[in-house]
Amino acid sequence: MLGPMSSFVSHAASPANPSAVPVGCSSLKLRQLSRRVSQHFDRYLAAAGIKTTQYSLLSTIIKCEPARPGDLALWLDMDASTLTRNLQPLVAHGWVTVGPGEDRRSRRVMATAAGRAKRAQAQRDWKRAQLALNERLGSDTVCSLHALLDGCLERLGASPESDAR
Amino acid sequence: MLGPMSSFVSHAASPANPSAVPVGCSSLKLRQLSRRVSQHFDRYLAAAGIKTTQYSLLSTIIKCEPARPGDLALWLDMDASTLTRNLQPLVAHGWVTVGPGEDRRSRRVMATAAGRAKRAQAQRDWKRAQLALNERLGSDTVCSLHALLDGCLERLGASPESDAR
DNA sequence: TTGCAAGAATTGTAGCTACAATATCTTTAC
DNA sequence: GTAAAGATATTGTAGCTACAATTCTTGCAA
Repeated sequence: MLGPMSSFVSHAASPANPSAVPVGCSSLKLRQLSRRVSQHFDRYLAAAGIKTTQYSLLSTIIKCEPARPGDLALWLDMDASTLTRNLQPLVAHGWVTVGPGEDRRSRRVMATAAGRAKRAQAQRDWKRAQLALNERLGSDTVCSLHALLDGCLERLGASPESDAR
Repeated sequence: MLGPMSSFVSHAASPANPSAVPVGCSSLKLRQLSRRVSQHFDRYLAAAGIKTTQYSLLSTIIKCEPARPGDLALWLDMDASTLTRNLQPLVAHGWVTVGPGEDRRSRRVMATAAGRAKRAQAQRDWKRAQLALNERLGSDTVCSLHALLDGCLERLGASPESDAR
């Protein structure tokens, strides 16, 4: 079907070529685009005085409160220690509170009124940023990207990665 | 074809549905997968005592040396100040040197023999990591992902993003 | 009941990232 | 020849990220 040598040569990546072999480093490409897109969103959100990462975390808290730090870390797919640290700017701004939980070893994270107001304000900027991105890349492209990212996240989330020998 | 309401409702993302509207935040999805995949590569590269970010930078230096910091930042698509800071661990490990350039305002970045050896060692771990990722996600998926990421990077690199009002 | 494993969060350490401001040097215009 | 404009890199500041080790708490088992 593809000729006698097709299984010995590397192909450039293409959705139409299912026997292709990936070229380049997935990690580098992802980091590069992630940096770029984060910058894009940060510039829009700067009007509201909040970072994109903080906006994501604040939104998750509002959607799930009251939540324990560990659950937030799980939902956002980040290390628990990272979450602890990322909460601190939100607390410093008065957007969330971290109080005692049921257990005395756990915590209870809640958004304040100011936090909900800030999130509502920032949501408008986020929307503008997402629409601008859709326009720059094409909505079809962004949809495909989302689908692919979601699929990869799901597949990677399955097992906790015990390999690496 | 899609029914009378099709242009008024939001569709879930799907490569087969070109009129879809993106759902969710591109920045969050990218950051999440980027974190995950960086972790994956870092675990493999830990055997060589080097981080994925450092491996990428070291590889670029070896490929382009002698290079100026500004050019490296451009090629890697990162802020110049970030590049300055990311060079420091490499210098501290003795993998690269930063000497005087042609101009007295510029610099000349070069890899040392130890740096080239470290890169060769790490390249084997990188390869294992990439193959493991291909296996977990499917080579087709990774190819599609690379193509999409490359396309987005190219489109975003076109204009220097002066909008955001 | 007491001692130990498991659960939950934080701290120590190290590195990545970017914007704004600054320092230094070069080129250009007058 | 000098001052303004441009080029190049770094520093100040702030925040994101994770691994390893630690602290504190709870539950279970001997």
